[in-house]
Formats: sequence, C-alpha cells, structure tokens
Amino acid sequence: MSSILSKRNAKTPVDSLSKAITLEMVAKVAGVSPATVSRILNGTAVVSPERKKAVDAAIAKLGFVPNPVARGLAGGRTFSIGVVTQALDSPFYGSALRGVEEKLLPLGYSPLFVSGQWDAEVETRCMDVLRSRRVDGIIVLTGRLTDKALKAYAKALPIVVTGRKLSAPGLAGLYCDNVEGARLATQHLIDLGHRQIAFISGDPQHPDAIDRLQGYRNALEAARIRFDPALVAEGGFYEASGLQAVADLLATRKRFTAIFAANDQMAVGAALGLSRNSLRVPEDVSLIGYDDLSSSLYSNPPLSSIHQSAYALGQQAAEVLLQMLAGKKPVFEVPAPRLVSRESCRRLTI
Amino acid sequence: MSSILSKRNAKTPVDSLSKAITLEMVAKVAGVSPATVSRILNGTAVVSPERKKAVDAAIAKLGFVPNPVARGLAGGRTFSIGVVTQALDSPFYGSALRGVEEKLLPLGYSPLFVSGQWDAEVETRCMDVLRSRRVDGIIVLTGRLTDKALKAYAKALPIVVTGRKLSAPGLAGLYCDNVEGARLATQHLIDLGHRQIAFISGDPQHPDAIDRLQGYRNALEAARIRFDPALVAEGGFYEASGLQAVADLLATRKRFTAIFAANDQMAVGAALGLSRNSLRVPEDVSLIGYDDLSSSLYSNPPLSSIHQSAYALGQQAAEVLLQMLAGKKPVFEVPAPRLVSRESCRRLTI
DNA sequence: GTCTATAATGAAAGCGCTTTCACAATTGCA
DNA sequence: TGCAATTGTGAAAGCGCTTTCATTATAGAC
Repeated sequence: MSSILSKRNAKTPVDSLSKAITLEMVAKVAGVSPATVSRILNGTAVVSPERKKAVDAAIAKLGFVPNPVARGLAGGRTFSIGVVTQALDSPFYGSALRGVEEKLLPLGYSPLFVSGQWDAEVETRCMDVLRSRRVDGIIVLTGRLTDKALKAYAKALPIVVTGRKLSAPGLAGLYCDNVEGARLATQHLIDLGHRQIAFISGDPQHPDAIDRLQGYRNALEAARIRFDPALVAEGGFYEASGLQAVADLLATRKRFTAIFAANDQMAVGAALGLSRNSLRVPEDVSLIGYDDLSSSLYSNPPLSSIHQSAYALGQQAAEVLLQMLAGKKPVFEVPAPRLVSRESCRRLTI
Repeated sequence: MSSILSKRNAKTPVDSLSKAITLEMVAKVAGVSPATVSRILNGTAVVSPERKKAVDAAIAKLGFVPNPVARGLAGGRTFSIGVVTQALDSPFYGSALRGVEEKLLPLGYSPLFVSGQWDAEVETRCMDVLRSRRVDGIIVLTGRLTDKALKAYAKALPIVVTGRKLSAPGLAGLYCDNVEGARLATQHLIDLGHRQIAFISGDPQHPDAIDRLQGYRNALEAARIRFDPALVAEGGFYEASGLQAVADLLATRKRFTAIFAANDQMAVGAALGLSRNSLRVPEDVSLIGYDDLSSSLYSNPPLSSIHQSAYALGQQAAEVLLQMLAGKKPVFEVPAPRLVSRESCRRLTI
C-alpha cells in the first residue's frame, strides 16, 4: 500500500491534479473490476499476480493517487491522525509536532494539528473537531483533559497521550518521569555544593509542574536540606514568568545560590531577571532549566538543563499510535530524562 | 428510533460520537427531504421559514454535526486549508501557524499543516499531499517553490503565499518589505554612530536573505559608507550559524562596532559568539536582529530587532484566503516592518 | 469421475452528503 | 382572466471509494 502512495510519476505540478484519475479509470485500463483495484490498494485480499501486475502498471501509467476523502467516506478510515498540542508556537511542543509529522507522512497518514491553548474547554472542542473529521486516531500532547474524558474518547478510537501514566483499552500513556528529571536537576546543583536552591515552578495546574516540584523536594530531602517554601516562586512556563519569579524571589531577601527553573523558557526569563539585578550566571547564581530546548544551547551562558527530547517523544507517540492502528499491542519505553550540564551552573567553592 | 435519539443532547463526550447522526435522520425528524436540510446547512437556496425552523430544531435536538468527509466527497469542498510551513518547530513560523489557525477554526475550516523543510522537492510533495486531500485552498509560508509552480497550482485552487510580490488569478502574495526592514535596522545602527557594521546574512537561497542584504547595502550607501564584503558573514538562519558567523567575522580581523543579523535566531547565536570572545553586548558590539521573536524580549540583553509579526501575517494570510474562497477579490495591506529598539544597541560615543 | 471446500473475481450496494432536475404552487403582468 | 416567470421542494443521481455477496473457476477428497 505505502509503495503505491509513495510512488509518483506526475511530472509537472499541474497535470497531476487537473484531471483527477479515479480508481475506476485504473480498473478500466487494467481490465479488471474496481473491487480488484481496491483490494490491491489495501491488500485486503489475494489477487492473482498477473492482475496485480496489470493494475500496478495502470496505476503507474495514469499516475493514480487514491482520493483520501472518498476512502474516508467509504471505508471509514481517513488516514489522518489528530494531534492535540497546546500551542503551535511553543518551542517544546513544536519539536514534538515535527517528530509526529516525520513518522506519519511516509506512511501516508496526515497529521491534523489543533491547539488546545492549555484550556480544557478549548481542548474538548479540538477533540470534537478531530472526531467530526473522522481521524483514525488521536495524539494528545499532555493537555488538560481529565483521564476519564480520555478513556471515554478511547472507546471510539485509539488515543496516545503524553505526560500521563494512563493505560486502558485503546489508550496509551507516554509518561516521562518528571519527578526523576527534577530530582536530577536539583541533585546536580546539590552536587555542586549548593544548599540554598530556589525553585521556579510551572503553572500549578499542570501535572508536570507538580511532578517537578516533587522531584525538587525529593532531592532536597535526600540531601537533608530543609525545604523552604519561600524559595519556591510560582511561574507559568513562559519567559515572562521566569523574570517575574526572580523578582519575587529577590523580594523575599532570602539568600540563594542557585535556581532550578521548571522549564527552559522560564530559565531564560530568570537569567534576564538576575542580570537586571546585577547577578551573573553562573558566578553569582547557578541556573538550570528543564526540557533542553534546542535554543538553550545558545543562551548566554549555554543553559544546563534536563534533556527530554520532545522530538523523540513526538516520534514515539506517532509510532505507538501506528502500532495500535495496526491492531498490535503497543510496546514502548519512554527514554529517561537526563542531565545536560553546560555553563550555567558552577561549583560553589566557598 | 427518533425517540431514543431525542432522549439526549450529547452530554458526555462518548455518546456525541458513538452513534453518528446523519443529515438524513435530521430530515426525517424535521419532516423534510435531505435536500432541504442540505440547503439550509449551506444556505444554497431559500427555504420557507417554518421548514427552516423545524430543521434547526431537529439539528439541535439530535446534536447533528455534518460529516466533513461526506461533504468533501459530494460537494468538492472539504473545509480544510492546506498550510505549507517550513519547519513546525520554527519560532517564527510557529507564530504564523497560530495566526492561521485562529482565523480558520471559528469559521469551520481546519488547517492541514505540512512542512517543506526548506526543500523544493519536499515542498512539492507537500503540495501534492494537500491536493490529494482535496483542501479548499493553500497557504504557503515563503517556501522554495518557484513562482511559476505556484501560478500553476493556483489554476486549480486559491493560493496565498507570503514573502513574495506575486499576484495572479487565484494567487495572492503577501509581501513583507524585507529591504526596507533591513534598511531600518542598519540605519538604526548608523544613527547610533556606527560606521563599521557587520552583517550576518541568512541562507543565500532564501529570497528574504537577499532582500535583507540589499536593505543593509542601501542604508550604507545612503550614509556614504563603503560596503565591505569582508564584513558580511554568511549564515543559515539558525542560532548555530550566528555563532559561526561571529567566529568568521572575528577571524578576518576587520574591526566592527555593530552587527546586524538577518534574523533573531542568528543574533542569539552571535551574542553567544561575542561573549565567547569576551566581547560584551552592547558595550563592545551593538547587535540587532530581525523578526522580533517573542523570545527576543527575554534574551540577555533584550534584543533590538525589526518587528514583523508572524502571527499577524498568519492571520492575514488566512483572511485573504477566506476572501478568495468567498469569491471576493482580496484587499489587504501587509504592515510595514518596524524597528523595536531594546538594549542590545548602544550609541557610539567616541 | 462426482461432489464439496476453497480461491479469485465482479456486480452492486452503500458511506453521508450535494446538486441537478422536475414538479407543483405561487406570483406578476398583460 | 390567462399565461409566463418565478419560487420552494423532493426525488434521485452521483462524488470515488470499500465491502458484502454471489459467482465462477480450481483444487481436494472420496
């Protein structure tokens, strides 16, 4: 099937679409019935080699490409996959989308991206749009929908969701261990001799934010460092909130020698905030982020972070969904988060 | 049958889709023919008020949502719009996608995003996918396709392309004046007293890169500053190339007091490169970018740039296409680029 | 050599909608 | 008052596929 889809011999852009070639025309040219062509296209039945050859030849000759819309109507499968992201312009999710697209396209599937804006209601609407468009499956990148709602959707079509442990019939959760990642980041700081470590948390509505706070606390506890709520500033996962958080932190007059920001975007904002207060990174304050955005390599100084490849995650989500679509029980393992040490953290020498 | 259906108004996610309500059911409940329901749905003919009322009631009662796949097959319109971007994870284009989505969704159109990877061949394949999916129109964000190819496509369906002056039947080009923007940036530096201004160019394959180089030259010329090719470093629109470009620039041992990078991403890379060489921004070297990415507000120091809202551009592209789809002759004006002065440039006082 | 499984194929019935086309019911104008 | 020009409506024919279902050809079993 995919070989047919990928094989194309339309030379110029125009003629490939001006006259729509239909399956029926292929059938006529090949001297078989439309049903046979369909069967060859879908591999749904055994067809004699000679007929298959004739059909393949006709397809090549006419440059036939099956009409996905008609297939969708007749067969119920649209070869399109819904992808619910939160913001199309998020550097983190953007990479994930790229990963999804890359896996889907070669197999003839088209992703249908919609964004939920971090809002359960908008997200619900997104899901409805996707279903009304008859997508074959849905990938939800994190999101605000309840587990219950997702399970309900999963009764109708396969769903892969990231950032959750969830698992149910037709539902696979790709959970990244945020607790461990955050622990890693905090531990790194501790290993460098820091004891007064501030934490810029993400949107407390977001499960990742909760997990990362937990990881931070776990590391502190393991090192017998008392958790100090005054050292936790609430952020919102965007740069602006990192800037604000540093202002808040500084306002408490609590001393700290390092900051762990729950994502790289906030870390960048925090870096600016520190600089605004004549605090240098890493000389005066060490800084570590989370996500390891590709741009973090180029922030000044390059930001230490917890690597968690959104791109790979997107790829994996697509693969898992494809497996489910193929009727297989998906097997997968989400790579563990990993520390990437760059130049934004220094060893405390005093 | 209708009594069962009428019982519920699709409260929970599941039941809203488990039993698909069809137009035919609506017709039956309303006591009219399917044709009439269709006419009401599409506004393609006048229908008597009482029937319309009955149909509207039936639609509401059943929670009917027309099946876009069937509409696509029958009517030829799929209510989906193809959007060719270059990279799903580009901060600049990401914003544009958001703008497009925002304009399209409320009108019942779904964007179908595909990415061309800055490669004409991949892009051609993208166009083919979109057409095979029977999108009603296509938005091309810049891209590598030739004008000729675009015109050819435009014969089959309406196309809006950004970054070009192009205009033809069924084709609208949303051109942003990159020459002027680049002139603005360079002029800003000149106004601040700089005479030795380096330029980090974008991928020379990219028309924007060519235009921006031209704008840089225009500004120099107007100020009677000799253009020095040694002060031009070739980049590739990504952070890494900005870093490399600074290294190249420094290697020439040519003196410069300011850098104009052809986009913000390269400017960020350049900032790191300067810092690596113990050059401070803006004390030692002034730096200005292009695009005014939202993150540029948070780079350290906040980057001066040429504002050109990708978000607004996306919105506008969608609106123009919608107009074309409505059969109107699109009227539009792309906002002029505008200087945003922040802290990365300083006045030369010597 | 006859009879029943099995395999390969085609005819035809949809999938859920749009859109002619034809028809009846008005309406307008002489 | 009569005839043509509307106007609102339904029947029915697709759109381009998939998928029963039935049919014929082939093989296997006795």
